[in-house]
Amino acid sequence: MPELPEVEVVRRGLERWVSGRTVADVQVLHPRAVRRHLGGAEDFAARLRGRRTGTARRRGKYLWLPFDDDTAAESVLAHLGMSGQLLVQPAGAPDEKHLRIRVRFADDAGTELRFVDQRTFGGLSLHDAVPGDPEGLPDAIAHIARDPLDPAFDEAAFHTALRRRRTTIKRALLDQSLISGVGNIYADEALWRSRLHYDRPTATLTRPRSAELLGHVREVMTAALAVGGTSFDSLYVNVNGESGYFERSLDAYGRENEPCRRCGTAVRRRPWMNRSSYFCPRCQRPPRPATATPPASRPAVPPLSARAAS
DNA sequence: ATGATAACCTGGGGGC
DNA sequence: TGCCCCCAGGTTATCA
Repeated sequence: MPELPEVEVVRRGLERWVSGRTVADVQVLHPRAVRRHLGGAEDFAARLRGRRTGTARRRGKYLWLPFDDDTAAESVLAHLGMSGQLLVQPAGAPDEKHLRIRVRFADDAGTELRFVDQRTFGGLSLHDAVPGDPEGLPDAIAHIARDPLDPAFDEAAFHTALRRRRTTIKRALLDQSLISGVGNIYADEALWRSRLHYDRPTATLTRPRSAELLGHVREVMTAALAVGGTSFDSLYVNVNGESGYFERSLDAYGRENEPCRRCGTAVRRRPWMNRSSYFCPRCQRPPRPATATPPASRPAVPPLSARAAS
């Protein structure tokens, strides 16, 4: 659920409240929260103590906090998973039920950084930077593609890669090695805006069509970011524990049986890859079902049985 | 190699 | 009241 806009909201909070502070102490309260740190919890805590943080960065749904000392080329990598929160809390505030990691600082600001995560899909870890990378990109996420709000996002390469894939459009949007930062919510929203069905084969997209889709991905993420992201409940909050307001602006996601804001047709929910896809059956027509018959001998009009299947 | 799927995890909510 | 099952879903390991 935390997708690019929500993670960017958190990054800005870290930049304001955490960057430039020196770590005094780290408590790992749940080992799973540092499972991506190969050295283990003790090593994670020991290597953070005494370090001063630099500017928080983000790629897609990943955040990292470099250290501003020169032993740099190392940073704390964070992923929120489905329910992770990074909170800046008064040091005396009661522990959250799902508090996993606490970071205390060596200053008198009175606040500490907390990683809270109910479902424990998220976590923190320490990684070296990709050698020579100007932003200090952690090597653990070198396979993550640039996100659509990154000025260096290569639009031409995206179109080429999309056309080369032998898959369907929503799968491709969720593939973080192709384009990062898009999750189930913004994928459905961008597809609705583009009038594209989630099962449309990527190979059938013309370049103008995929350019339009990319434009809608950017638009919906920018709009969400402007109002602090999407929150359905208290699980998704900024570093001060506040929720965003984009939920009320969603056009497709979570709107099963509600009227499409374009044509009034009831929005449908379909099971899809162990989750759900929301779409308007009128605006987003399903692709023609695949046929085993070679194109040359396929009848001009598909049999009724094939069309009824959709 | 590529693409598709299961597993990881917890709590809220609905049905009975 | 309580029990069971389903649902939310990003990422990775594993399978075909």
